[in-house]
Amino acid sequence: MVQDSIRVLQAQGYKVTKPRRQVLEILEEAEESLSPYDIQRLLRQQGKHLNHVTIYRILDLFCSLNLVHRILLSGGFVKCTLSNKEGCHRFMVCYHCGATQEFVDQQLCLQESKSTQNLGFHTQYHFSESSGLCSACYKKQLQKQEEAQPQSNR
Amino acid sequence: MVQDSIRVLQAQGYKVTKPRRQVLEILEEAEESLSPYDIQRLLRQQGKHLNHVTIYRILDLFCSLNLVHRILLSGGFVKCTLSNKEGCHRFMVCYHCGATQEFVDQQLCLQESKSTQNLGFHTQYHFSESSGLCSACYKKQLQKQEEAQPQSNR
DNA sequence: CCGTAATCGCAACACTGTTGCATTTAAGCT
DNA sequence: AGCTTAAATGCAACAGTGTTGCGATTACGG
Repeated sequence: MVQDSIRVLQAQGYKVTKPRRQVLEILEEAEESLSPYDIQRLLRQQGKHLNHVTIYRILDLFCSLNLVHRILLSGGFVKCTLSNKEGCHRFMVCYHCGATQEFVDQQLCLQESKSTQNLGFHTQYHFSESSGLCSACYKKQLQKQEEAQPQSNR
Repeated sequence: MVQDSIRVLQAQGYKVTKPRRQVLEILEEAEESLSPYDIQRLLRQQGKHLNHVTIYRILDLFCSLNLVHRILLSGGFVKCTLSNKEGCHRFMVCYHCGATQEFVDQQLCLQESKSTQNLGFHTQYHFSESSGLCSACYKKQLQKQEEAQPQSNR
């Protein structure tokens, strides 16, 4: 919820401004990650104009507060959906529709830390993203394949 | 070895050109990931001039052949050190000196696939980078801390 | 050594991200 | 509600990153 993020801003002594609300709302609605310029475009379509510098600065702030994460595979940003759950926040990204889903897995974190430790590394943070098909796009693809080769026996 | 990469190029029907050799050599020597412009700068210091477009195209080709990987945390490129080992190639990146180390961990891959599958996702590949301190930088940091508070009892 | 397809260089451009400074605004205080 | 002011935004200008088209060059097989 946007409201939760606003409370975090207030609690940390940051002002709740119109641009910040607008960016939060846009990210809240989005299914896929959005670049700063995507956000600007979407807002413009609603008649709201923000300077791209402002959007960059807002995203920097939100990331530093963990209200938003950057997806490395796409370079875009998504609203965090897990509040402050333990462990690093991981992402699945559908390479067909772009949809993202966030999750944590403490087991994975532990195992990952162990792996890197064995190699003499003192890990601070894991970045983990999986690229694949979301269930919806997977089904669509199966259907298309069947249509392409009906009753095929190969 | 550069020679191995050259054999891959030949085997796939790509020409072995001077620019391609030069980029391979630069990446072979580097400890950290290099951006296309880093590569251009380093080559220029050796009196070798490559157009940045050429470097981009060479890196694209090398990535498609898995001779080189892109590090998303830094946006730079590194030469693959594992040839064609099974499983996704993971990276540790030292946030102090920038050194990278590549590794694979089939256990991790399996567990990761299971995790995402449970969430309805059909994963194609994992992308995984860990940020932390390499053993050398970790030791350096410990020393610094001791110098800063000698015989401290806190 | 020659012919040619692959590769490279160049120019121009599009996108992404940053800095400094003047202007505006949120929010606390009467 | 109006006043104050530190925080935030807008603007302009710029730096870095990545792409496209096309003519010139080059690796490599014959």
